[in-house]
Amino acid sequence: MKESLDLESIARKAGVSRSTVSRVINDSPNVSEQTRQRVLAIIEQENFHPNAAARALVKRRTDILGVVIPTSSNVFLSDNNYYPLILAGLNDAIRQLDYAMLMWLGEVTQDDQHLMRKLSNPHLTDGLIFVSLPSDHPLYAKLGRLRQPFVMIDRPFTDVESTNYVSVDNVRAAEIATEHLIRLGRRRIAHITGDMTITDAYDRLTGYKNALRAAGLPVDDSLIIESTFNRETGYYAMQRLLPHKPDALFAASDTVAAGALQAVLEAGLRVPDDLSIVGFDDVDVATQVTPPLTTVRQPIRAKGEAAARLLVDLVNHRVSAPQHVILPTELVIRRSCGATATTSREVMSAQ
Amino acid sequence: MKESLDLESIARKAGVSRSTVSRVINDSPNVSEQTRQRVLAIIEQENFHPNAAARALVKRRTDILGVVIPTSSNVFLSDNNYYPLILAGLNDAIRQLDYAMLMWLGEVTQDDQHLMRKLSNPHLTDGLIFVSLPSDHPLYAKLGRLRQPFVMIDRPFTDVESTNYVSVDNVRAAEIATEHLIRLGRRRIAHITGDMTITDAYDRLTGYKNALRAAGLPVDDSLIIESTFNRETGYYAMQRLLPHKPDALFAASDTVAAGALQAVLEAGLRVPDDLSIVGFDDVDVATQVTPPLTTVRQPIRAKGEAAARLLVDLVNHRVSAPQHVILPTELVIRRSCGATATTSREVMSAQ
DNA sequence: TGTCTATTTGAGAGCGCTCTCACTATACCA
DNA sequence: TGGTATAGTGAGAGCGCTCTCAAATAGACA
Repeated sequence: MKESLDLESIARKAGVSRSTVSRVINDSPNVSEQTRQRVLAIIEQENFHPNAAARALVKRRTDILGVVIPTSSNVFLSDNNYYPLILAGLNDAIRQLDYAMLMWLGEVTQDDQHLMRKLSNPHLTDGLIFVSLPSDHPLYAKLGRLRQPFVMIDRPFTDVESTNYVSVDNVRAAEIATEHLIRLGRRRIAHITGDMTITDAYDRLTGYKNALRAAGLPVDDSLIIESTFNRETGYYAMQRLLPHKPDALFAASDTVAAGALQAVLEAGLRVPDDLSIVGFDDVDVATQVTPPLTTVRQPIRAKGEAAARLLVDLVNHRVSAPQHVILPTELVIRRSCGATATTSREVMSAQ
Repeated sequence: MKESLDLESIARKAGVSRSTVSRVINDSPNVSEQTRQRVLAIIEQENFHPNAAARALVKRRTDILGVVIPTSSNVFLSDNNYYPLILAGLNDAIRQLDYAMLMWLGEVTQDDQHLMRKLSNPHLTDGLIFVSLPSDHPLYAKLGRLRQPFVMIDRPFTDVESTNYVSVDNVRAAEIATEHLIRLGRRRIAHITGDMTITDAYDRLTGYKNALRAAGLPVDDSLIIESTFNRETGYYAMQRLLPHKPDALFAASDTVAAGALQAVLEAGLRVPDDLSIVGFDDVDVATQVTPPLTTVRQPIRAKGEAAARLLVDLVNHRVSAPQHVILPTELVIRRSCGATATTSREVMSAQ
């Protein structure tokens, strides 16, 4: 099936040397147009493809970028299309930059020796992108020994300054979302967090607290419930929150907000009349629920693209580490918060 | 960053030959326990990783499988989590079999030379998996020249017999869904198709028509509308269908059904009283809408797993092509069809 | 103690490419 | 006409591994 066909055989057929064929393949300018055409014709005719391994061996680069999404496949699948959007962004940029994308999904356990080896093998990929690497992840410990450049999507927990990452200003965005609720007259604002091993969730909680304090409102622990980024936990979290009579909710993601909304509605309360809701992300579900969610829009796809671009720059030494890319967010007003949408949007640019 | 560290240097430090280090790395039994331990210690100490390219060059395999999802990223993202589920299945099996997954997402145009080259390069991946390759896709023409084994998820349009694929019996499943509606007394059953360049959509339409004919009902073209696998097109398709007074709908996917449901509700009709709905897939959205959807459940994740396993078997010559894997489906009765759920489930095994 | 077998080790070729260096052919100028 | 610059080409080494084959060593037995 994979019959042997190498530069040498193409060279023979074209009546040139291996070197010349190599030049043609690599678009070297030092080949006469005539020779180039002849060689190209033979290559096409023979359906020849240069051996990627041989090339990688001498060039010391594979033109492959590794993408690691260590999130449990449960979350990967359930948080609406947050991860698929990240993936689409990564994919688009990686393809455009003419790299290939090697992907690992799901949990990596300490004892997953094979995978760990592959991941840390500096000869398989030219660089790595980690999406939402949780603080308690075994890979965290290995990061230091990594022999290749890497970029994280979301702020890392440790070594923040020295690590390359792409994120949004979650703290400020959460402050703005919460301030919005406060401005609407809400005083008992609850918060359902995301997975607290992910900085996004951590920072949004911080922003929420900041805003309450700044407004002179108490931070009431009974109004804060930890969950993970999915609809179901959002639903149950809200059920537990309801007895404490919140008049608003800032949810760590739209999926969580959607689950919470359902719980509120089932309890016979009206949204936004009895309770305002603000989500985060602005993914599909935000507009598919009734009432549609006021939410903090973040450029999810662009996060993927930016991370891929940054990594390629790093691989090619076009920038020097560490780099921190902070993308802007925007508060999108819809019906779930109860704001009179005279100005339908409140724009915020973080950084 | 990638300092040169090869077998030779490890060998020197351990006082053995390159061959012996190679044996240790490849778990060859012909190494004394003592030597193995010594070499392993040095490898760990030096943080050594064998060069994948060099290994691939001589072994003529990369242990990488390519996954191609040529669907526009629009559909990839919008059809609920169908594609992410396929991806999760592929990922799990590929990881378990100790391969790595190279992924290409999104449309591939004819002139995307770079990508076409990479895809057909038999030295980069050991095999390829195509997910829902549309009939009009430029890759279709290249399939014959491919120098590596490949598996398709979903029945191919052409060369069905000679192609390796994993699918469900969409025709039979659609027949059962439609028969169910007929049995409930529905007579004007509409159908909203999926993307007709994908066999799934094509076969479901066939099954729908088969069932009508078998029951002696007319196949009314005004009750059939073509759409793509997403919520929005489902919504608009249903709006166009409504004037023709259907009393039931069989939708090509749950996402489509969800969009259609919204249109029905907005038109002031009741589901299932005025109109029964049956979807396909049984993804999250099926239970998130009100009323929850009666639908044909297909083992999406298992399709990915089966495809990966089959490909690995093919790569290792453990089975001979062509192989056709048909997975079972199941009609799941929920509230959208109006069936009295005495038996809450009607089980069907295709093949 | 020597012979035979089994186990463990090493030497060396070669996988298919790139890249440097040297060489040839052509063009240009004085 | 000779000298020099330049475009185009080829030879050959070497990237880091695996794998075959032969050699060395150890173990078993008479």
